[in-house]
Amino acid sequence: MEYQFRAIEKKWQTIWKEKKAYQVSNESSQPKCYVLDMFPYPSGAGLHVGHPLGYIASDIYSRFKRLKGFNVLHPMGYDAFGLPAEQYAIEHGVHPSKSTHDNIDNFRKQLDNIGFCFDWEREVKTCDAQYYKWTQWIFLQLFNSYFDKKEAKAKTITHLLSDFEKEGNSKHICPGDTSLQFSASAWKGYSEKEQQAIIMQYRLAFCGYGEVNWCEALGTVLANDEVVNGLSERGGHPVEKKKLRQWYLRITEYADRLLTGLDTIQFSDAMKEMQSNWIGKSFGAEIDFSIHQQEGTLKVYTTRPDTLFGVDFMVVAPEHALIETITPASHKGDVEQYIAYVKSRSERERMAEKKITGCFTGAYAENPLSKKLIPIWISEYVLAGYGTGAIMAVPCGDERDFKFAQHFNIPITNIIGDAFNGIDANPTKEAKLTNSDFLNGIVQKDAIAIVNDKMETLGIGKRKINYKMRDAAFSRQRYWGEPFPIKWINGIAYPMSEKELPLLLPEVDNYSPGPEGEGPLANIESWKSANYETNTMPGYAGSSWYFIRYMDPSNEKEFCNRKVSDYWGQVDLYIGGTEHAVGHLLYSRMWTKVLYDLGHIGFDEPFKKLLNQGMIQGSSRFVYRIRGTQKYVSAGLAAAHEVDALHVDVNIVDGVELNTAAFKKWKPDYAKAEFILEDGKYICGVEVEKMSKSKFNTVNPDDLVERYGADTFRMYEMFLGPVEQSKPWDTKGIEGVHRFLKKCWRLFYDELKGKVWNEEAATDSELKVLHKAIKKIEEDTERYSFNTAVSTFMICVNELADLNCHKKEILEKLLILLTPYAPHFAEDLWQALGNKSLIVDASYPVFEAKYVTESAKDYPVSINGKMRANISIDLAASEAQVHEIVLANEIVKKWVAETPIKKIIFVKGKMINIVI
RNA sequence: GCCUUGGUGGUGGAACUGGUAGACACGCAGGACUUAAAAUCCUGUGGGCCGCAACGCCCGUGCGGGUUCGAUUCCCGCCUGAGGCACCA
Repeated sequence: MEYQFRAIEKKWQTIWKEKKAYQVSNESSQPKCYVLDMFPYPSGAGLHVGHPLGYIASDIYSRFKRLKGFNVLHPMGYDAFGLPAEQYAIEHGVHPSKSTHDNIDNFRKQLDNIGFCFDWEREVKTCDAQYYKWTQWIFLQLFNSYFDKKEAKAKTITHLLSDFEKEGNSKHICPGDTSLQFSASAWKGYSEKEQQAIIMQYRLAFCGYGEVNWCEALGTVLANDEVVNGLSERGGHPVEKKKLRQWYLRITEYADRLLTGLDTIQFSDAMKEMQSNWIGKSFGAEIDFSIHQQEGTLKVYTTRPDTLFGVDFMVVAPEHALIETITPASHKGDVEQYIAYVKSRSERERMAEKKITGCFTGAYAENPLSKKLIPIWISEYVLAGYGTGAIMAVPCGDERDFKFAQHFNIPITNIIGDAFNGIDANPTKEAKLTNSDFLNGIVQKDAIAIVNDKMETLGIGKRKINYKMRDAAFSRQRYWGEPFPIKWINGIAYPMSEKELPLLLPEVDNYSPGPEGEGPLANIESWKSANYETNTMPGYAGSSWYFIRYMDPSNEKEFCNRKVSDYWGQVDLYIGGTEHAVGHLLYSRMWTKVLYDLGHIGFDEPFKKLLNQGMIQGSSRFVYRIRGTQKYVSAGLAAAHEVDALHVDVNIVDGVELNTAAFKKWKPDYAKAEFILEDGKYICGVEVEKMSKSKFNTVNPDDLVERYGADTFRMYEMFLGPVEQSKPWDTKGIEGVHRFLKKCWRLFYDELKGKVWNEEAATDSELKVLHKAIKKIEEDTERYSFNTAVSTFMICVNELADLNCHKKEILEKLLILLTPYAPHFAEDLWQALGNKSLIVDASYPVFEAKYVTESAKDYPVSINGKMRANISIDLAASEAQVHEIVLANEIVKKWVAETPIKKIIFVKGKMINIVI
C-alpha cells in the first residue's frame, strides 16, 4: 500500500472538522498556553509561501504543547482593513468589503489545505462591525484618558477635570503644550470650546495638525509606499508636503514604560535594541539662543551642552516657524527657493541624502555664554519633528556639522585641542576642553553637568530628557478603515456614547477623495450632515488588540470578559516578522498598557515571548519607466535613461522576459505603455527582496500541497533552515522531505505485502534509536529549532530502516513525535495501528536516559589544536589513565616524536589536546 | 545616511555554553533492479597535493588582523546581502 497523501489529508481534515478536534475551551484544569501568529492581511495575491512559515512553526509548537498536556489557544483571523483593498476598489470598482471577503475565503481555503489546528470558531476579522465596534470602544477609552505623570499611568479625563476645577493645571504639565498654565478660576472662565481645546492637549487620542504626502493632480493624500522619487506611483504626478488635521495617539507618554517593559519580556536582543533605539531616549538640555537685534529666541536641543563654546552655526529645520520672522529681506528669495525644494522631498530622502544642501537665513543668534554671533542656517537634515527642530552645530565634534561647515566654508572653532585634527570631526567626550572660557581644562563628560547647572542658574537653558519617538499618526484620509466614533459640533470633537457603537462604515459607490484633502466619507451627504469625522483609522488600529478578542470573540457586551482574559493572560508565544518591530509591536504594547491602566485587563505586556520568523524572500521583477513618460525600457538599456524601476508581477514574467500584452492589461495606468526592447524582448530587472503583495513577487503554496501533500510542504518549509532566518524561496529539495515520508511509510506498509508492522518486543538498539530521537526532537521543538528536528526524524527513520524495525512499540511513539510536524500522516497511521482516539489527544513519549547511555567515547585527539587521531576511551577512565592511553597511541607517538610535551588538555566527554 | 541582522561545499543548511567543520537533505557522478521509464536501493561527492591503492599531507567557515592549548563561535577594522526608518501591512 502506497502513501496516498492527498486522500489521507482530505480524509483527516474532514474528520477533524466533524469532531471539532481543535476547539478550545476557556475552562480547563490543564495549564494554559497561548500560541499566536501575526494575522495576515488578506491580499488579492492570496497566501504565499512566506505566510505559512510562521504558521507552520506555531502549529507545530501548539500541537507539541497539547501533546505535553496544555490547554492550547491557537487562533487565526484577518487584518482586513487597509489601503490595498481601497486601491483595488479605485482601479476595478469592486467594493472593498467584497474583495476583502473574497480574499478571506481564498485565504481560508489555502490555510485549510495545510492542516492547521486553528480554532476557527474564534476567527476575527478587523473589518467586521462586531469587531470594530470594540476597536471604536477602545478608541473612546484612549480619547477619554490622559497620562498621569505622577502615577505614570493612564487615567480617565474626569480625574483631570476635577483637578482643573480645584487648582487649575498646576499638577498636570500639559503634554501638548508644556508652557500652558492656568488657574482654577481661569479654567472656570473659559468657554466650552476653549476648555475642550485644552483637554485635547491631554488626551491619549487627540486631534492636531501634521504633514502628509499631498498629490494635487490626484487630489489625494498618498502613503509613503505610493510615492516613488517624489512622484506618485500612480500616474507619476508631483507630490508635496501639506498640513492637514490629523488624529494622533500620544504614545510618547508611554515612552518610558515601553522602554522598561522590555526587561520583562522575551524578545530577541536585536528586537529590544530596535525598539529602544526607536524610542530613542536621550539626556540633554534645551538651550535658548537669542536672535541678534531681533525679538524671539531660538530654542535648541542638544545632548552635548559641554560643546557650547564650539558652536559655529545654527541649523533650523526648513519648517521651523521662526524662519519667516528672522529672515531679512535680502535673503528671503534664497530661503523661499530652498524651502520649496525641501517641500518636494520625503523625510527618507532628506535623511539619506549625502549631498550637503542648505541656505543661510541672513540672521544671527547670540551664544548665551560667549555672546558670540552665530549664523543661522536652514538645512533639510534637521527635521522639524525631533527635539525643537533646531540644532547648535559644533563642527569639531560632529561629523555632519563638520561636513556642513566645510561645504559652506564656515570657520571652525576648535574646543578640544589636540583631539581635533582638522580633517575629521571627533565626537569624543573624553577630551579636555579648550577655547571654552570657564570650562577650559575640564574633561568634556564632566563639563556637561557644569554647563547645565550654569544655564539653569542663568535661566538660559535646562536639562531635558528627549525621545526620538513621535506621537503616532492615527487617521487616514481613506474609506476602508474604522470610522471614528466622533462628532464635530462647532469645531469641538464630541465622543459618541458606547451605546451608539458600532458607528457603521457607510456604503459608498465612489472611492475618490473628498474635497480639501478629506477622505471619501466627506462625499457622503448624510455623513457630513451628521457631523461625523470623515477620517478613518489606520491599518494598525484593529491589529493593536486582536490578540485579546480571540480569547472571547463573540462577546457582545464587552471587548473581552475580564475572567477570560485573566485565564489566558499574555500570549506565551507570538510568531511574526521583524518588519513589525517598530510599528505593530509598539502600538499593541501601548494599547495593552492603556487597557491595563484603566483596569480592563490584568497584564500590561501583551507578548511574553516573541519569535521572529525570517522572511521568505521573493525574487522580484522590475520594469523601467523613463521618468515623466509612459515609455518602458528593457533592463539592459535602462542605464542610458533616467528611469524609475517599478515592480511588475512575477506571474506575467517568464524567467526575465516580460509578457508585454499582459503588462498593459495588468493595471489601467499601464494600458498606454510603450516598450523599448532589446533583441525583440523586454527583459526585466531582478532583485531578491521581501515577498510581498506590493512587490508582486509572491509564490503560491497550493501547487506544492497538491503535488507533494501538506505534510511534505510543512516539513519542507521547516527543513529550509532556522525559522528566524530569511531566505529566498526555492522549491528544490522538497523531494528529499517527500522521500523521507515515503520511507517512513514503508516502516508500516510494504507495497506488495501490505501491513508489515508487528507486535514483537523492541531490542536495545531499536530503543536507543527511538530515545535518542525523543530527546533531540523534544529539545529542538522546545527551542524552535524545527529544521534540526526534521533532520533528526530523517536520521531516526534511516536507522530504523537499517535495523529493519517494524515494531509497533517503537513506531507508535515515533508517530506521536511526528504529529506536530506531519499531522495527517501521523493520524492516519495511528488509527491504522488500532488506536481509537485522535493522535492529538495522545501524550508525548517520555525520554528514558537508560536506553542511550554510553560507556565509552571516541575522543578526538589533537596536537597543537589540529585533530590527528580518534581514540575510544572508557568514560569512567581517570585523567591519568587517559594521558597514558593517549600517549601510547601510535599516531600520537608519531606526531609527538621527540618533542617535549608542554601540557595535555583533557575535557571529559569532549576532546583531548596535546600541546608540544 | 541611521538602526537591526546575515555571509560555512555546486545548493539549503548542521556544529546548542570556545572543543572532531560540512550532520541531514538537494544536486551531480557511477552502479543495481526494469524491455523502458517511474519508484526504490547501493557507492562516491569541500578544494588541492603525493600515490596503483591503502594510508598520508596541505589549505579551507566573506576579507585582514588579534585573544586562546584550541575560534564558524570572542574582540578590532573592512567588504557585502537583507529588513526597518514613522501613511504598505
